[in-house]
Amino acid sequence: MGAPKQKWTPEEEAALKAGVLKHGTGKWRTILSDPQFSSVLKSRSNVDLKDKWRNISVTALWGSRKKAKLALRKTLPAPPKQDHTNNTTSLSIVPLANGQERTNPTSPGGSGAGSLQTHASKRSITSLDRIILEAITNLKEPRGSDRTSIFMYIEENFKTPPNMKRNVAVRLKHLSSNGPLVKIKHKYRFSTNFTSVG
Amino acid sequence: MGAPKQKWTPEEEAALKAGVLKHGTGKWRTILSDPQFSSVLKSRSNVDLKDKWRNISVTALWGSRKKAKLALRKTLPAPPKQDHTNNTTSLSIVPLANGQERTNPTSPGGSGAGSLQTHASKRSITSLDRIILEAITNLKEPRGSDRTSIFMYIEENFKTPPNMKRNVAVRLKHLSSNGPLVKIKHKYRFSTNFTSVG
DNA sequence: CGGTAGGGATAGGGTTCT
DNA sequence: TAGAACCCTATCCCTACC
Repeated sequence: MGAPKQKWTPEEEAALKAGVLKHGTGKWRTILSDPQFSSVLKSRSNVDLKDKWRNISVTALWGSRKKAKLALRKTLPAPPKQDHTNNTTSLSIVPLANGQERTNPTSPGGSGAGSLQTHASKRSITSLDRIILEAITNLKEPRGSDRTSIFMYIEENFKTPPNMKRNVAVRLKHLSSNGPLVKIKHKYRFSTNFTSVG
Repeated sequence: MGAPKQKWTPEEEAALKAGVLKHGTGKWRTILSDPQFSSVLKSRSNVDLKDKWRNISVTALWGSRKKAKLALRKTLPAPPKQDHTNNTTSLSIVPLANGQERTNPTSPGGSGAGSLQTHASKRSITSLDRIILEAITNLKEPRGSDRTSIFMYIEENFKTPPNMKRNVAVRLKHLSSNGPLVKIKHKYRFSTNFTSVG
């Protein structure tokens, strides 16, 4: 039993990401020796960096899937008024019907690529905003989520038009200046993150 | 669709306790592989062992500190926020190195895993020390544990001789003056607590 | 030996069932 | 509501291979 468990702080994680950007993956000892990161990561070993990077990669790839589970679970809690603490904006929302996002093979009627009626073309702006908020909520990143994560979440969970990223970027700007989102800038972060406020 | 909840039998629980005595906590796979216990625990996974041990410990903790905990919660409605960075207790250290803590393989002949023949009369001092450290570790009390909690933990988890308390008290004194334990005096506490240090 | 990649085990937080 | 059993996965450990 070494240390009970040393959770990675957002600072450390940011430093690791920045380190990988600078030196590349697999250069754990190099990152650790870089004075730019050594102070933040002083309590980590090269192996720790490797493990953490693996974990980050895995969760990034996976991205959504857990959303499906969350959605399923949200449908059960009956007590409607349950609004504990400061759940900022929309409490969980189910974007796609549970069953539907499954590959939904055997789509009767055959090919019709159009069978996926969930085209964003049908969504209004406010709907996009809602999706953004949902993404941030479900991504559950303690420090908020950056654009890329938000994009990926939406891509994985919705049928998106080619200009989705641009639209999302626009809405993010709007939501963080007039709306319920907040930008988070961090010393070692290369990108701005967004989180929701109450 | 999960398993129909397999309740732990007294035999399994006894085997688990004996396994922890022999190999220490956190050695779940080792315990499971030990032919002395594997037959009894063959339907359990290492994770099951870990979970069961946790339940046992929690029960012991509640048995000993229930009132204090409740009192604390009433007084401090706000739960402690995350305290990463320098977790005081987290750096807890391996009191006895994994490798050497291995008790002498001369496990008392009792073959049946179900028998807890672990009467302290046969235990060496170091073994008692290990149990004390284990108690403190598993009690997980953020400010260390006092004598009474330690006594109760041991009583609930091990077969003990009548003079256990005295022996434990003696060992606590020793461990905190020459060993890996530290006494903690708290402003509003009546008794001295003990915790382990690196 | 020092370092990295992978596989596997453990620790803790959550969830489900009773 | 609580307790026991079980699940999820971040973190940590071990080993093979340079």
